[in-house]
Order: sequence, then C-alpha cells, then structure tokens
Amino acid sequence: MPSQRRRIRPLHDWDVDPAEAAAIQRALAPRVVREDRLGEIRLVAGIDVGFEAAGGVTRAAVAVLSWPGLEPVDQALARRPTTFPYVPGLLSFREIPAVLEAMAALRQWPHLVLCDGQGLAHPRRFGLACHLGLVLDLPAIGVAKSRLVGTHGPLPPRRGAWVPLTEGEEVIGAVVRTRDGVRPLYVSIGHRISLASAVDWVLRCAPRYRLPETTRQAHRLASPPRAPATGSRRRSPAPP
DNA sequence: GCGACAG
DNA sequence: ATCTTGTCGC
Repeated sequence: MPSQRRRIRPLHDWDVDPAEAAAIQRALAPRVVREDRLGEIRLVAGIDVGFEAAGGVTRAAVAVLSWPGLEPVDQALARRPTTFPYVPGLLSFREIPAVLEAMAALRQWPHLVLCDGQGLAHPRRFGLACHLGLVLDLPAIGVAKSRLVGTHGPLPPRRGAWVPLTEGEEVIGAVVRTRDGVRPLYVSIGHRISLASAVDWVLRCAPRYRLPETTRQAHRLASPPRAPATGSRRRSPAPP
C-alpha cells in the first residue's frame, strides 16, 4: 500500500507583521480551489488550538479519525510560544505555525481536514481553513462556531437545515444546523472542496453533537489540563 | 465617532 | 481563546 504523500509547502514567511500578513492573504486567495478535488477519504482530521500560561503558550492539536467509523487513529500535539496577536481576520498567522508542527508529528496523514475557524467566509476570502488547506495541499473545510463576516436569513430549527451565508451577491459559506434547536455552525470552503460537499462532510462528521467528532477530539487534546479544585484535600485519588 | 470582530 | 460555579432544561 503506497504511503500518503505528506507535504508542508513553504509558501511564505510566517514571521511577519499584520500589514504584511494581510498582503500575503490577498496574494494567496486566488489559489484556493473551490471545487471538489478529493480522492478516496478514509482518514479525516480535526485541528484545534488552545492556549496556556495566560496565552503565552500555543497548543495545537490534530486528531485523525477513520472514515466512516470516526474512530481515533492518530493524534499529535505541539506546544510553542505564542508569537502573533489575535487579530480578527489574521487568525491563521497566530495558529497555523503550531498546527504545522503538530502535523509533522503525525504518523497517519489525513485525506480531509476540518478546521476550527472560517474558510472563504473571511474579509479577504482567505480564512484559516483556506490557508491550511493550501499549505498542506489537502482538501479542507472551515467550521466556525460563530460568524466573522456575512449575513443570512432565518435557519429552520432541525438538524440538517442550512442557508447560504452571503456578502452582497456572493455566497461565501453556509450556516448549518448540526443539532435540533442548537446554535448553528458556519461552514465554508477551505480548499479543494465545494460548499455543498463541505456541508455534507460536516453533517456526516457531526452525527450526534453540535461540533464534528474530529473537532471534539482535537479540542480535548488542545485544551490545557485544568487545575484540580483547591477543596480536594486528597492529593491523588486512592488507587483501587 | 460608534459598533463589529473566527479563536 | 481563557478566567470560573452554579444552574436551567431535556
């Protein structure tokens, strides 16, 4: 069985200031492929980033799950000092360097990546999912928990319902209900996938909870372990 | 000048 | 994102 080709393209410098970052986004945006260019999908990955030490340390996690079983197959975690501030619209420059480090530590290379953040639903049509998809040359989907830009009409309350997210006449994404009566997700093209397919994949990866299983796994890894309550006088649980 | 603003 | 306990609802 031929091993999957792994690649992390050095498209540009990451050590840049906000103005240069925005310029890079405008330069790379035209390279995003908005149509389905996926092969056989047997491994799906979720990526998520968390912070510790009051934001001084960035934790990037990647969780690879089997498809269609959605069983954990591989995972990796990278920790490194935070070097870029949080600026709406420039999230990829803050989070992707750590994500790439985690990707490099993976033993199993995914065939599709679900990102925590926007794809095309971005001021310059180049959100984190587009950026990561392009750098990895992998099909990628943007799955955000809240809106960055765009407007939309009423969304029916049932799981599976979705309406287009637009800006002017342009459709930049979809607002998707993954659970009955629960806040929707903002799905958009990351790279090498159509919007319709992106919505399908998100719904298929989120059969039970609001967030895709991939994202949930990655989130658990990326979240810093919380300090135990001070009220517990027992320093460690009594072993059985 | 006043909001809005992925994580 | 993170800081943080309890609480309302299915």
